[in-house]
Amino acid sequence: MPELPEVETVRSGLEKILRDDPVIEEIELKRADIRFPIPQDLPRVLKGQRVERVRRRAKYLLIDTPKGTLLNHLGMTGSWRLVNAGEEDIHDHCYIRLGSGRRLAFRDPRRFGMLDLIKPGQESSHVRLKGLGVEPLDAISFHGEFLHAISRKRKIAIKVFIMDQRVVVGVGNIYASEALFRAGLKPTRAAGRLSRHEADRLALACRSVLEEAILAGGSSIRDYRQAGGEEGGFQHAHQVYDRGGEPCRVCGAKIRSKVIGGRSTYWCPKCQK
DNA sequence: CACGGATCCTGATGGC
DNA sequence: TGCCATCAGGATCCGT
Repeated sequence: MPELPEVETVRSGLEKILRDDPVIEEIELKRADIRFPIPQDLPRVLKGQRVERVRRRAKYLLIDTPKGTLLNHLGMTGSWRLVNAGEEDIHDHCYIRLGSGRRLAFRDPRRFGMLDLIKPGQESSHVRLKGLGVEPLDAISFHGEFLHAISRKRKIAIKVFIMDQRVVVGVGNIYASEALFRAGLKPTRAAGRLSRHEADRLALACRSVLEEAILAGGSSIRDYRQAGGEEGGFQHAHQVYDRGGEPCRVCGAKIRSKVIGGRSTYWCPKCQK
């Protein structure tokens, strides 16, 4: 569920916690059989390490320590929260006890998330990271010219195309619909048939919607929570996502929805061409 | 290679 | 209230 803005919000929340409380006293694995098995030596390698920084690449979180980086993906339902004694949950798969005695829990009911250990120097060759596309917030590498060039001759729906993490990272099902609304583009348009001008609009729309969502703390539709457990606020700004049958906030037309690329997709039939 | 669909897993929701 | 079907913000894998 978490897309780039939600992961970025969790990143800054974790960074704030770990900046003042950086020592990993102990890591406890409750169950290792999530999407990809958590390596058994992870607790031993990271025990006693001091967290240097918390980064984000695509929808991955990277927690750096001198002996290795903890790589984390939240999947659909993953979250990090500070848990007190008695607040444990059956879906807490990993606890990180900090110097202060507080514990961070990685909670993920559906277990689509992942935790892995990257040894120093191995990051660029990591199987989950090496094929990732460009960061949409980086205006130097992500722009209309890039999007236009890379999509030539591609017949897939533009909505599926911008959700392809090998092209551009971080855009998931909510923000794909929202960005296409902003750009005035129907989600079913063939990616290869966008004009250069339309590609410009789409790149700008992706960046602006992601940036605004970060400022709002992400979108809480169902169970996404920030690192401390609070809800995000961007769901109130959604123009089309989860609004099937409701009136367009711009023109009043009834918002349509259908499954595209296996995911529910929303658009305004009048505003998007 | 490009594309569509199934799949992993649990929980919430809505219809009957 | 209970039961069942459907759906969920992701990513990978398999078949065509």
